[in-house]
Amino acid sequence: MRIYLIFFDTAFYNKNMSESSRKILSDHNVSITNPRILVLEALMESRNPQTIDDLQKKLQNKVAKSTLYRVLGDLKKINVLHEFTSPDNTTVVELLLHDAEHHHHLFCGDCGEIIDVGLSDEFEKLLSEEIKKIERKFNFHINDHRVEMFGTCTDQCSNCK
Amino acid sequence: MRIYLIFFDTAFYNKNMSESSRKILSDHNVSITNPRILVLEALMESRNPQTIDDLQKKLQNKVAKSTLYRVLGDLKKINVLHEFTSPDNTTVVELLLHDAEHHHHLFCGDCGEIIDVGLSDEFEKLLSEEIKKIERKFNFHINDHRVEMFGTCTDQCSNCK
DNA sequence: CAATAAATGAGAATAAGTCTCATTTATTTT
DNA sequence: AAAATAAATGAGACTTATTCTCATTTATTG
Repeated sequence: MRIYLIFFDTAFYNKNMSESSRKILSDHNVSITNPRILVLEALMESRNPQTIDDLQKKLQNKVAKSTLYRVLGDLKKINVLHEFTSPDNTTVVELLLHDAEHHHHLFCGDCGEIIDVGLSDEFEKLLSEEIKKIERKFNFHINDHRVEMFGTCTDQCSNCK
Repeated sequence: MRIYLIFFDTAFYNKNMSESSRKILSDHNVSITNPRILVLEALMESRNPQTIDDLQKKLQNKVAKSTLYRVLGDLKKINVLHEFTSPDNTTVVELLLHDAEHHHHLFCGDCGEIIDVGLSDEFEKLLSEEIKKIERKFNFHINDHRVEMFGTCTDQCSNCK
């Protein structure tokens, strides 16, 4: 029998997240403040979309409610945050980092989990063409689109407890 | 010069709408009440999605606010109403009648208009296949999907004033 | 048509999100 | 580096959409 000791250096990770948070802010000419760093860190903690409530729990009164909403507004303004509404009408938020690929969402009606989903390039290309048709037909300028999928995860789904 | 007299028989249309409202309710074993008929009629008045506010204006205090919400809930329960949220976070509602085809939505960021959009059968077929892949990959059972398109209508758009 | 069950109206209660303003923190200037 | 200026924050009041409560009215059933 072998015993492994694994050193999980939280400080290192925290420092990393703090660093990238600062970078995001300075890259967008937004002043670097503690609440903004804390909110960004909380957002980085999970890579799938989170509810405001999730964030508040993670922040544990370290950031006032009004500040949380203000900071989320700031992040939306500099286009690093995407806000949308889940089918049960909850506001949900996710970080859009430079390397974040275009993606869509899969909603579980049972556990409420929201999962980021990429569709094939081939399909996205077809969708773009379809959208061009719609632009012509309705005399619209379309700058964004979203495919939402609704269902239930099976027992095996890693997202359900 | 010719003068045409067009008789627009509102009563006829109203009766028709009232009739179909009653039919919707009886078809779903839901008791036929005045508020329910009035709400269904208001919903039928426009074929694009409407906000709760739109409905309240049309109903002009003929239905109490609490009743309006309750009736909308009832209609959702029997699957004749679809509720969703527009990008500016307003709840929007639309009737799904037997003959309503599967469709998607186009949102104008300028005037707030929401337009029903059908995509080609060919495209929908491809989307279904793409969704099957996602089901396998994430071990999900997907029962619905939605494509949302965001943009702005140009000056010529009939939906902008 | 009476009895029973269900739906409604009015307004109180809740909850998400916004606003205000005195205080704190960041940035700029010297 | 300290002072001056500008911006951000916290606490809680406020707003608004939605839900809830309960006494009254309306539908449905026998």
